[in-house]
Amino acid sequence: MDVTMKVRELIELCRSEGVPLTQQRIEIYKALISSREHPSPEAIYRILKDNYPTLSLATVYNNLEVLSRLGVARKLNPLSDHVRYDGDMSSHIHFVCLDCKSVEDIEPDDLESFQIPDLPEDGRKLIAKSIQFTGICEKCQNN
Amino acid sequence: MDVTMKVRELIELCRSEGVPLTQQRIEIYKALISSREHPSPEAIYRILKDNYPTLSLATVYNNLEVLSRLGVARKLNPLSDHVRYDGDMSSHIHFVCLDCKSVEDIEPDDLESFQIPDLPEDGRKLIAKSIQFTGICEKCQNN
DNA sequence: TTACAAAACGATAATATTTATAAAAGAGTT
DNA sequence: AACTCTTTTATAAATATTATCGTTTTGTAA
Repeated sequence: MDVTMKVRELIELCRSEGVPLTQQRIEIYKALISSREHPSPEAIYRILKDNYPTLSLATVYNNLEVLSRLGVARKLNPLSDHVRYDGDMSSHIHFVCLDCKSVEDIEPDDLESFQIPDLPEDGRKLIAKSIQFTGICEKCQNN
Repeated sequence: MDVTMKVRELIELCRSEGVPLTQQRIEIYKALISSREHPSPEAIYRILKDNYPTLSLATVYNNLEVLSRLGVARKLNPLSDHVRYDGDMSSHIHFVCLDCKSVEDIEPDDLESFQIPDLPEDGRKLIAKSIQFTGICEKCQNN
């Protein structure tokens, strides 16, 4: 799907969700989907600031958060403000709440379907495999 | 597996990998695997500092990093020092390098086996699903 | 057990990313 | 066009993490 099409979908989505549509939001989204680099807010800011000199870095942060909650962008590290570790190396799923940053272990009903096969490592050293769901937890939904 | 057993395995692993074994390392590991909270370094520090008043927070950070590279702990958010986003919501795998923090998209040979089934959401709002591999990338391996 | 090199530890300072704040501008609606 | 609510901008503030460096400890071998 090309950029124009995806932008059109974003516009639809904002309207149906009652989220105001701003030029900045669209440009940030376009910059995001045009990049293959999994960019940081800073990186997107750098890309855009030549053409949009008044754009603020805080706006980029805000909008990427909005986009990820709309489901059109993925926050690769929703726990970015707190490093966290897990001593349980067995195969299970983490549900991370975008609001409160809590992490719940999810035990899938059908455990077998969640085995992650090994991949050809291509010179990489593989240490751990994770499945992560992101969303809003039950508690935050009720607030 | 109980704590004693896992500690014994850590000791073996450190010996075989040539990683010095310290009391702090063991205590931090025990605190980690005894917790169900996916604890932060700060949290582990708080747990331990009563019994080990001279323990430094920096030591906790360092050791959790060591443990994750040994493969006995999982760093839930290896990209924690940089927020990153992905505009590609299709099903693919991210390989995150613990050294250089680069993110590579991996296209599995057998795409079907990587479909993540939906789960009962239990009042949660699910927004995105991710599969993440962590390790050391080819470039960093060669350094 | 003593000696030695390499690594880890502890305490603290430094860094830099992210968030908060408040005024101004813009979006959406009647 | 007016009104309300949200977003944006610019800046300041907060704070988690990393770097530094002197000291201590580990692992190994004489």
